[in-house]
Amino acid sequence: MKKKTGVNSAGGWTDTETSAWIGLVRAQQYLIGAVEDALRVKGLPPLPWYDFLWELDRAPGGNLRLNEIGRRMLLDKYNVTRLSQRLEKEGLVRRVPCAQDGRGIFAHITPGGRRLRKKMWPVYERAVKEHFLSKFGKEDIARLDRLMRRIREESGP
Amino acid sequence: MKKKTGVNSAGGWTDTETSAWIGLVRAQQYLIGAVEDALRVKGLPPLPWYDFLWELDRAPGGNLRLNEIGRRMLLDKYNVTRLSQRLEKEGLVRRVPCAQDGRGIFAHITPGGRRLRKKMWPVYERAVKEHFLSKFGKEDIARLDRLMRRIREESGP
DNA sequence: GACCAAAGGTTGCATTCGCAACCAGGGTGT
DNA sequence: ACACCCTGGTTGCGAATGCAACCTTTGGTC
Repeated sequence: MKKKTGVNSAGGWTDTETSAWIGLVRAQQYLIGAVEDALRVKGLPPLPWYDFLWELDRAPGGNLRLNEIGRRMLLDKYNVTRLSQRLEKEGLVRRVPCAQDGRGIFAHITPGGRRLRKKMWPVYERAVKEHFLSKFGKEDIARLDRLMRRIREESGP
Repeated sequence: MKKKTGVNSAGGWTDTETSAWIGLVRAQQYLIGAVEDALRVKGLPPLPWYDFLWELDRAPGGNLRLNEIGRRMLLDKYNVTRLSQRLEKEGLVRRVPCAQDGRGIFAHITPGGRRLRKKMWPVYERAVKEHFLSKFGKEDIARLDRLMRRIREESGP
């Protein structure tokens, strides 16, 4: 008897579609959790701090507009405001008004900010290697990269 | 000149590895955001509510132990406690102590809970179809499913 | 140059989350 | 029976998040 991929109890989707969707969501949830755990165990700040500092650290001049950071990190603007305020309070970042655009604010990474990022990196790297990269070969990583890329592409004409 | 995949500024990873990792994280962030937006626009409860109800709705008897739900949804136990309490307050779920194990609590879906899940489903489905499934063919979905599956497999010996 | 819509940021308030401490029930060994 | 540790679940409190309302600046448009 031929095994047929049926419509499952979720309604309207094939088993594989459901499984892929759930799998994607859970996988990422699991991975983020693993990384956050690793950071917390080492007494380091949470992931968004790292992300924020990383964007600045690699940006030319070590600074970016808040809205640009929000765009890259997929954060709402109020979240960017507050995250940047927290980081500033810790001396990892300076917030300076933008001369060209009276509305804009630049976030500027400080030496301390760069130091912290460097300190967090090995922990972050180790966690991602262990839970993610180590499970795949070069081929798979490339394939996965292509697949993920497609998700955020425009769909319409 | 041969194009070589170099080590990027993040240190120690190839560009593809970095890109795949970031891509995975952002993709899922984007997708969850899209689904939550769709639900909110329709005035429906957030995603975890759906997830919780879905697990119960498809479980035989419409009930599960709290710890089992936590295992499936990848939630910490205090989160399960509170989510179940919120749902109970809305009459979507009943929490009943377990007779066999004096520590255990069952979450029992109510008719209202089943109704709400059914009402949320089309919105949820539409969002996932539009932002995720529609970007891929059968082949890709199957591939993605296999890849995601591997992430949560045991790594050690 | 006056009006208006949109963009960039901020903030108050309510909800949710994260952590650690806690309590009660079960299982095991003596 | 007792001591012990583990599991399942709850809770207080501080931190982060989501939402909506708000302010200022900018960039048209007439």
